[in-house]
Amino acid sequence: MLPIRTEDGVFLARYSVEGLCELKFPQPGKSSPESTSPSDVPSEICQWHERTDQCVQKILAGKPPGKLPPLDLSSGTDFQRGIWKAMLEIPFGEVLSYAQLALKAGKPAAVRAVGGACGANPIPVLVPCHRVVAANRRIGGFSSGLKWKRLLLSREASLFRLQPA
DNA sequence: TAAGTGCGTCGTT
DNA sequence: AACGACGCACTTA
Repeated sequence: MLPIRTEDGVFLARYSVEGLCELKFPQPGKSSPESTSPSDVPSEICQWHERTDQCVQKILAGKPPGKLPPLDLSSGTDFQRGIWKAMLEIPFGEVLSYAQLALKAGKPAAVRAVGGACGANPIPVLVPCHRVVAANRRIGGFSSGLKWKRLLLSREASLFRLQPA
């Protein structure tokens, strides 16, 4: 796991031969586990990681992420990959409801299952599951903690559009 | 308005 | 068969 140091804590990124396959939010208690020594990391992955780092920093700073690193979403089912792919098309600073995302992904009735797919997203922040909110402009849930969802949305200046509380 | 109930719907375990 | 990061209709206070 390679660290990404930010004002908001240390994110951890993991890579496969395909690309970025997992991104974890800062964990309060855990001191950075295996910071794999950089010399062991293939140069290709180093380059991907620089990109990942840059994207995370930008989003946290309230700016669009720019070019994403290659993403390895192979851990998901076909359904989940379809939802994640649709999520990637939500522009920075905008939000969609679970129902709208279900529609966009061609599964208009799978609204509830879409919530499950969001929760199974292995690459939060870059695959913007935080831009998926409940109907009636309510915020909805977030498995990594609502505080993160609120933080990300506020950095994207989208929070004011949501219903308070 | 706010809070609570019930049910449809469907992918995942 | 049971369980959701849902949505909608509807009832009560």
